[in-house]
Amino acid sequence: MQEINQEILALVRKYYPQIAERGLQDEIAKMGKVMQFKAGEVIMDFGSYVKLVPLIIEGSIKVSREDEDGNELFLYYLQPGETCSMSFTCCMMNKKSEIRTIAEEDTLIIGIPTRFMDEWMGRFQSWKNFVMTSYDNRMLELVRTIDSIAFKKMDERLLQYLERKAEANKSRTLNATHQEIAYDLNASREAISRLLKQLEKDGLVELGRNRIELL
Amino acid sequence: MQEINQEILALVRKYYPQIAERGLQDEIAKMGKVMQFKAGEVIMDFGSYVKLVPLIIEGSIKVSREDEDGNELFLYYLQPGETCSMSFTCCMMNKKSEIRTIAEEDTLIIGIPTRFMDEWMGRFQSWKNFVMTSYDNRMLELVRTIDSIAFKKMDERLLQYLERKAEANKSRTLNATHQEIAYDLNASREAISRLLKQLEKDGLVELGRNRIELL
DNA sequence: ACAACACTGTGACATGCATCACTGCCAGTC
DNA sequence: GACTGGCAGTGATGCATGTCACAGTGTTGT
Repeated sequence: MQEINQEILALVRKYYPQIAERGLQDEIAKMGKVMQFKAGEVIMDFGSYVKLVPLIIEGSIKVSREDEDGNELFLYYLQPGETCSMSFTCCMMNKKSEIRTIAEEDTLIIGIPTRFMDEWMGRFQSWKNFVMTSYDNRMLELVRTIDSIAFKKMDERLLQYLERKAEANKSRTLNATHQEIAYDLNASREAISRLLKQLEKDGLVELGRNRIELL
Repeated sequence: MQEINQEILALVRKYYPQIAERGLQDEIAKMGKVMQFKAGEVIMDFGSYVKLVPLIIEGSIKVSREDEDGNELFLYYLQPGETCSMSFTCCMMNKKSEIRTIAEEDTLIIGIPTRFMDEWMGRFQSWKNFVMTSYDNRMLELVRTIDSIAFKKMDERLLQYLERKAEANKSRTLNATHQEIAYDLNASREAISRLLKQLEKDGLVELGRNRIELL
């Protein structure tokens, strides 16, 4: 019988009020593993096998997609209180990951080994709801991502991207190069540079080397 | 106590081998409603409330997205043996639909009233798996849709679209105007016309009025 | 202090697609 | 058989963005 990890128990109670069942909390505290990632660290790469489901505690995680030719596209951020729906069935069906996840900031997660996913779904109502809600939220995010790629022009996409990044980093001063942003939006660096310049002219941002300040 | 509808029972057994639990089949046969839609009929529109989850039996359903300005974008087709993941939580949380579904062909579905969704998840292992698998498949489809919008040019997207449509209609002769295709791909009619012409020159399709033949 | 490098700015040009304007063509209706 | 409306083809033009080339400027390491 495994021990209940008091640290995890406290974290789950604090950050996951939606999974409040006592027995479930205990299970998580027994079986979960606390894991830390430094900002920029690749947590899970495209094509790798997923062995655990992450509950995000602190920090944030950037999720992106890459195609065969190495083109990249930012999808969304995962924040504390959320989990990666992509892992669920990837795990359960032992499939390769379709996405890449990178720690946006220094990030703390609780990793739940795959095998409990399914078991808990049957035993704990709140876990089932949590999983279903996560799926739904991610689907919505994906649809919104589609909206912006399909219907919006680069300037709007850029602004939206900056806002989301600011939210994920809890700071309106962003540290990023134009090239990095260009990769995330699958655009060219020059286009991003020019658009940022325009945003600066319009008084929406302030630019510095490696720094973008949202006003 | 409701009657077991033998017609539904037979349909479920035939088209949904993955939900083979006897008790579940009986439940579906008791609670499900057979519904028919003519090709082109709008099954559920953007913004409407979802009251049941559809199990597709025959035909196929086109799922698309629309933004505030009326721009449209085709997402994917639902085929026999599949269901609409978007409905799940839409139902369960009583949210408005984010998508529009239209019968691509004459289509037969079994509608499951919302309230059973959740109950069956707890009672029937195979229903739970079915729901989870559906979510996962839809997420994958969405990601693939994102891939093609983000990384591909219109000619590739068009070809892919035609192939998918042919599959959904089980026919390599498609009946569609250039304008309709243009709406689905969020492109202009002229662009589609020119690209189709090019595909014809390349010997990939044959064009007629209201007709596209895939070679 | 200097070299080397990473980041940013900018002009010239190419390309894909949208938009506009118009023509021609086919099909059904009177 | 002529009119009408929906569909398809096509040229001209414009705009957003990609691509290439290069210059300028800040940063870092020795």
